[in-house]
Amino acid sequence: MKNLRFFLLDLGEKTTPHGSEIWLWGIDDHDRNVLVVDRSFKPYLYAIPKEDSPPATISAALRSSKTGYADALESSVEEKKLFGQIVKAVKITCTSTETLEAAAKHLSKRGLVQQIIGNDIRYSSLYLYDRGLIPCKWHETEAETLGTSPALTGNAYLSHSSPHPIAFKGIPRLRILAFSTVAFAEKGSPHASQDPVSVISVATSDAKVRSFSRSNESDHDIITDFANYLMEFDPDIVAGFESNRIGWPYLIERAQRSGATLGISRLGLQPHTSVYGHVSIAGRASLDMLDYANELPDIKVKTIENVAESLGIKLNAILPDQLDLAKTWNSPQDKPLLLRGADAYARAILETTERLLEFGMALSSLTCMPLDQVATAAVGHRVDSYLIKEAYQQGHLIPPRRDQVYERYQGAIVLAPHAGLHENVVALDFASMYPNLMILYNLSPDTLVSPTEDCDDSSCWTIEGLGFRFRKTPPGLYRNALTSLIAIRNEIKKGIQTKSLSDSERRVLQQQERAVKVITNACYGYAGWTGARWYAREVAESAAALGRKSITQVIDRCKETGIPVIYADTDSVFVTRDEAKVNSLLRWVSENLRMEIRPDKNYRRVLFTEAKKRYAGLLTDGTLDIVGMEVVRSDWSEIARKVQERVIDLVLRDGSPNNAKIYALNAIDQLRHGKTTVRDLIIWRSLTKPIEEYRVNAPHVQVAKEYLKLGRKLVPGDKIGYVVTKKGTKLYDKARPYFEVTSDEVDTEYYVSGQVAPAAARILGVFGISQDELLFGTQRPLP
DNA sequence: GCACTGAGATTACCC
DNA sequence: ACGGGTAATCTCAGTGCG
Repeated sequence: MKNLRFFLLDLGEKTTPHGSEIWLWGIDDHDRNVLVVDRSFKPYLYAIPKEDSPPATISAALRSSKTGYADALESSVEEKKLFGQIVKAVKITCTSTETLEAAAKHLSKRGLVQQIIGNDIRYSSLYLYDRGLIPCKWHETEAETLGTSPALTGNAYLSHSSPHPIAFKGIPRLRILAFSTVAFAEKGSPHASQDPVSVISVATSDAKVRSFSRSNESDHDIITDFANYLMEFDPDIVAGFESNRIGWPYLIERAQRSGATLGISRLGLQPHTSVYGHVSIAGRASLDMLDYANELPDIKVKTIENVAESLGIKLNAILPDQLDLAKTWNSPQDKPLLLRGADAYARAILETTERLLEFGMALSSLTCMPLDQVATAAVGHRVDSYLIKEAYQQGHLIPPRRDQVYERYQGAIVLAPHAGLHENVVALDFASMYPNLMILYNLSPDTLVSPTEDCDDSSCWTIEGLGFRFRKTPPGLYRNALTSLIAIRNEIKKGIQTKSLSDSERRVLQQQERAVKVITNACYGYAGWTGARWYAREVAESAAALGRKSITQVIDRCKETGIPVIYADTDSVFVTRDEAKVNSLLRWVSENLRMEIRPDKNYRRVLFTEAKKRYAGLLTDGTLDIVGMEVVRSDWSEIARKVQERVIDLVLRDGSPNNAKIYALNAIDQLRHGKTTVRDLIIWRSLTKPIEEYRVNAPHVQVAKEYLKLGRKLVPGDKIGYVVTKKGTKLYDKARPYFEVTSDEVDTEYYVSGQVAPAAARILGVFGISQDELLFGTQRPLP
């Protein structure tokens, strides 16, 4: 018997002769990996009896039944909250998930229950919520050594009661393994059914890089070597790029076809696809860095090269294009490039993992989702999990997901901007507008008063214009959840202020703050999402209506006090900077709106066109702030974006368009003379659905069909890169895959009149300089 | 047959 | 597979003209 401390990394469930039990994987305080088995927690669900059947009949029905669930351990009646109602629920606990499932079926079939609650939550998740364990945090428990079995790596313990979290900070030393694979076909994309894996490169946190390269037609040996190498290194974290969708499924199928074994989990099992489409490896956290890249919206085309570049990670080699891999492999001279490329990718994935892990762990702890799941899970599911955890603590039942009817509702206000160049402007922002409104008006599905119910103004908020009413007390689920999120964030902020922090401690806190912010800001959208367990359109609609009212009041107050309003969107107002007037406005807001509005960005100059949601400013710190313009849009060519950025820069710094116009004319001239690389002309667009579902023949769709003809695999979400050539009339005829276009085929005139000129004219138009003037202008560029 | 027009499709952005 | 609001481009069918 010993007191065991461990950092919770992964967990699973297993049915053994002891019934269902929880397996916790972690790192102890001596950096050893441990398995802690908890047999003290059994799966359960709640049955809500029909009004005419007393709870006792449910217990009786279970006891009298002959099959399967005779082992129902207990059933007890509890009072629980469900959408603001108090319901009597029968808690049914079984020794195993299988018998619980059978018991649920039995009850449904007998027609004794109104609703069964909790059978759409996995046993292992239920365990975390119920017992209060926190992934990626330290725990403590009394445990005894469990006999090691050959299938287990590491030290196994049996805990005598459920472990509990302790206030022990820090992240243990984790063993990380990153891998990158190369597979190719003679033509097009490789298919696991026929094309072997040729290279597997592995980079580990002990700074070693190792590659395995196929020496014959079979990949049996390299998969085996990879698996052995992995088992020997025994990583806590295994990272890849696109590994959920491609890397692992491919390796798994290849292993199966070549007869190799890929039993790389800490139970000696193969990786498998699990919830949210993530690939799980028992006992290890399997992470896909593509999921993390999706948290970085500035990266438009999600490749490992781009992710590495944006994080400042140097790649000392890159792999050839997919379609050129076979050629490279078959050339003795070029073949080493594949190894070097794969090595470089594995290294980059390792470094990416090291950089982004803290955020993942922060998100994991906050939402109570295991590290490997949280990265892959969509925002809605993360909020879902966070709310489940909160709801548990407040005695709510967890409503099952249901099919909800989608109803559109009115959202935020966006003002038409005053077009032109403005000096000394400050953007004022409401601090967490929607979360605060949800807290202030107690907006929640469980506080929503039904239309038939009586409720006077002293006990209810009535939302102007909508008529929805919300009880002022008790606090609803959203108010509690958001209040606690805001409290956590303030606590973290305080921590960050601490002078004595080390860099790494500060970084951890910053990532925690980021995680809290993500979840806080997602709650409003979650409330209006039909997939949410706590979906309530009335809640989201009310928050939006209150938001409109708040921003309108600020705008009106500005007008009354003589502050020019240049633009406003949702929760921000752009006004001319007048220290005294603005300060008095801020005071007025905090005194009258029960909310805070804060100066956010300060502009020396800011330019608005007629369009909403698009502007460009020069901040007082000298940097450019470009919003919504072509510069920040991935579906415009690099050349158009570069020229527009320079035009913006010149206009804002000069305060006049003269130099910018000369520059633009010059840039167009250069382009017309072919002084541009094809690289700068690629236009990237996403495929959002399968090709055959497109109803109009857009350029990127046509090009995608060419990709397919070349044998490339495409799935929704893939980015199609194309360049417009001279051949053809319609744009979709002229567009060709970017990798097949040579510079002499480029339709330069399209890029002039369809890309660069419009992008430049968008800015210069504010000063009366038209696109035609740029296209046919008589003014010659400077010598 | 051709230029023009407006509706619809499509995507990526803002907050 | 978190919400609504928005700009912009291109296709495509319909229309008027000659």
